[in-house]
Amino acid sequence: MSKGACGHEGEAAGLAGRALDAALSEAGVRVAAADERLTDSRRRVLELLLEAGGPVKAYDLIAAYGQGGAKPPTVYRALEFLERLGFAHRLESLNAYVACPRSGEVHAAAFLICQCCGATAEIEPEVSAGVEVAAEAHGFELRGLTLEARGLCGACR
Amino acid sequence: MSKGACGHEGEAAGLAGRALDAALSEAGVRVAAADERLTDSRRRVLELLLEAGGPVKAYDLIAAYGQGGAKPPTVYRALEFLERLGFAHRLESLNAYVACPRSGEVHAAAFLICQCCGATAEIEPEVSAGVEVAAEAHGFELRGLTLEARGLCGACR
DNA sequence: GAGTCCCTTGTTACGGTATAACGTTTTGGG
DNA sequence: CCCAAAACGTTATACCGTAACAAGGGACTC
Repeated sequence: MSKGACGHEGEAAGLAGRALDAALSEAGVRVAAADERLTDSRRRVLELLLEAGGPVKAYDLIAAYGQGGAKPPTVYRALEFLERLGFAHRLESLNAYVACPRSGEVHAAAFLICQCCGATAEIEPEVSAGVEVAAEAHGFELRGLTLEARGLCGACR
Repeated sequence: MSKGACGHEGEAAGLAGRALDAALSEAGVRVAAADERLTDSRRRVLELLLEAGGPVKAYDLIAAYGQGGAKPPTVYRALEFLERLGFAHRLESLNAYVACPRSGEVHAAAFLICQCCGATAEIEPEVSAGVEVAAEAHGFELRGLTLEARGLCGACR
């Protein structure tokens, strides 16, 4: 089964209108608190991610950017910034990016990814706390963690 | 700190000689048991992965394949096969592939990846068993799992 | 206000990653 | 032998991401 095969793919609900404005303005505050700048391109990419409400490919962001689109480095730089500050995550197994529902708080990411409709759910990283024990046992200093589970969401089962 | 910065990058010890032959012949047995075929290209790619003893990029496999190299689809098909049967894993965060030390037994993969020397250690997937609970709570049917931890291995600390 | 620094951006071009689509060959079973 | 399924070879192309360098712009000092 591949993505889009089951007819549920339209379900991801992104932000719009007032909720979107509020999220962006909230982001502006937290960026300022971190002594960084939420520039136009960074704000625009975050806006696109929030509107999408789910994983988005980098080149879709590039195409949707507006004014005829943006050049790749513009979007990739913005994504790097958003990841660094915890506003977005990269989904390694999809080559896609997603806005973080716990925006602004830097944390490890863990996801459930529906193979059918493409929806994602971010879950609590504590579920993988056992990794710390394993890392310790190997003399390994843990710095970051990616956990991506594939399967079927409730709607697609 | 980026890969290769600390001078430990040569440590991954791959298989060679008799051990390599033994591993390949063992693989042949398990492939046959699964009612599949270990063809020349599949065998060659597995051999390259085992020799490397660590993550290898697809295009390095293509270049190293021999006889002037192979075409991309040849190697990607072999990798897909090896993954399907549990002889190799894809490291999503590195765009690389690695032979599986528990070859032939299909299982979830979990890795510690050294950001300095590039070495990887495969750890037991039980460390992430809590994901099953989270998936259940979301009504999510779990089918596969990727866990990749980044940090520093003992030698590089 | 001129100089300077650093961060951010714009732009071009390129390299690495992976797959589509096709026809051909091999394999194993009837 | 003949057929169907699996595997392969080949060409071409699409997708993903970054290198490199020039230029803008705000904050700070002198």
